[in-house]
Amino acid sequence: MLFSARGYAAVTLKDIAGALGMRQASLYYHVPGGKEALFIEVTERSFARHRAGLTAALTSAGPHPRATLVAAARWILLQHIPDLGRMLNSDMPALPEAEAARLMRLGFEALLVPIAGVFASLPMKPPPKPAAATLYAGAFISTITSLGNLPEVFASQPKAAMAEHLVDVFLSGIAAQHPKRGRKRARTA
Amino acid sequence: MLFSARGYAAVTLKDIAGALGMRQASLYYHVPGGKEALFIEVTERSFARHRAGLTAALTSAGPHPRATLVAAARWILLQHIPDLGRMLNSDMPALPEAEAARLMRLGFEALLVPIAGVFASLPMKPPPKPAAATLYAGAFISTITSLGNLPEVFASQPKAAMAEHLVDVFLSGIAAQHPKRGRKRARTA
DNA sequence: ATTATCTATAGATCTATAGATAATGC
DNA sequence: ATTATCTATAGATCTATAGATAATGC
Repeated sequence: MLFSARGYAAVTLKDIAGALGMRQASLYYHVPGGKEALFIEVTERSFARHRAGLTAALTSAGPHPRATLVAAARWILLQHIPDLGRMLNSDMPALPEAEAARLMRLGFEALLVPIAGVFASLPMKPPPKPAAATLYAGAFISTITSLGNLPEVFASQPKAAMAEHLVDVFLSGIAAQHPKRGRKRARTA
Repeated sequence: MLFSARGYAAVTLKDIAGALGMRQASLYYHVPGGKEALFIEVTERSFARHRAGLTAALTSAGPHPRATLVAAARWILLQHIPDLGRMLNSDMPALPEAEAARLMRLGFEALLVPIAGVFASLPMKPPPKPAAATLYAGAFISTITSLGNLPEVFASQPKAAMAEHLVDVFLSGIAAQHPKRGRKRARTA
């Protein structure tokens, strides 16, 4: 969507109406609440779609963590995932505080929670704690999302291959941090 | 800066003037070119500062890759690093194409190139190729930057500790992908 | 009669320009 | 005389409202 790609302030109602093949004023028939209500409505729906799509991608990938994360990465590359940090700093200040908090929570639950679940159930003893799993999920999402933003020009390989490589880096890196399963910590200093 | 935090369109000249303690029109004395010239000027300078600051942080950390990356991560957490992907999609379309390309190249050279250099000279045989090193650098920067955007509320530990943990994940994960040095690839599927 | 659009426009806000004002440096 | 601000305002753009118009469904 235009909002998630360029941000709340940078998109005008005329842009949106143009993309839908109508005039700016006609939007008010569908969303009487105006730009703010439109943004909230559209963001809510897109998070709901993202939550459904992501969990579907995760479960359809089978039980192996690597396959699950590769599926998640592929799915992220195909979507226009909003950058939650960007939204928080750049879009949310324009909204009433309660709405902003609600939207950010929806985004958190749609994207971070499902992927944190994957990391939290990695087959290692002990499995990563919730805080660590959330950290990994945030790192994973921001990494793959930024890979998706990369113009194709810079990509030396297909993005899907790069994403897969990064999944391997994450998985073996995480395994190495969890003593029971990793061989040795990569302490160089 | 306001621009890098909220984006070109979301910041008005009144905002900027207010932050500087002057009136909107007074900005035109310092930057006759107006908002666009101001954005370009400010972005150039901030990239130049970032390049200097980042390379200083990298070299002052000593020769060990881990210490170097930890220093880079600490430095990133203290700065307001602009998200290059966001800038590309959200701010650049408002600028003349040539200026946009030039600015993005400056950003690339200020942030990605120095960190890619660190990854490219990791002590493994063969060392990561330039394409892989750039991929790692992008992943590293976006990860640490998004950690910096995280509100303190969500942080279960100090961000510097989380960043350090992520550095270890990256380093051991990358080592594991390079056969001569890593023990075994984490192929699960 | 309802639905989905349109044109026209008011009011707010934003960028940019013109010209006035006050302080400093010769 | 130059420097750095200010007030005032023109012109452009954006959001939102009012009322007209055309198509469809009873």
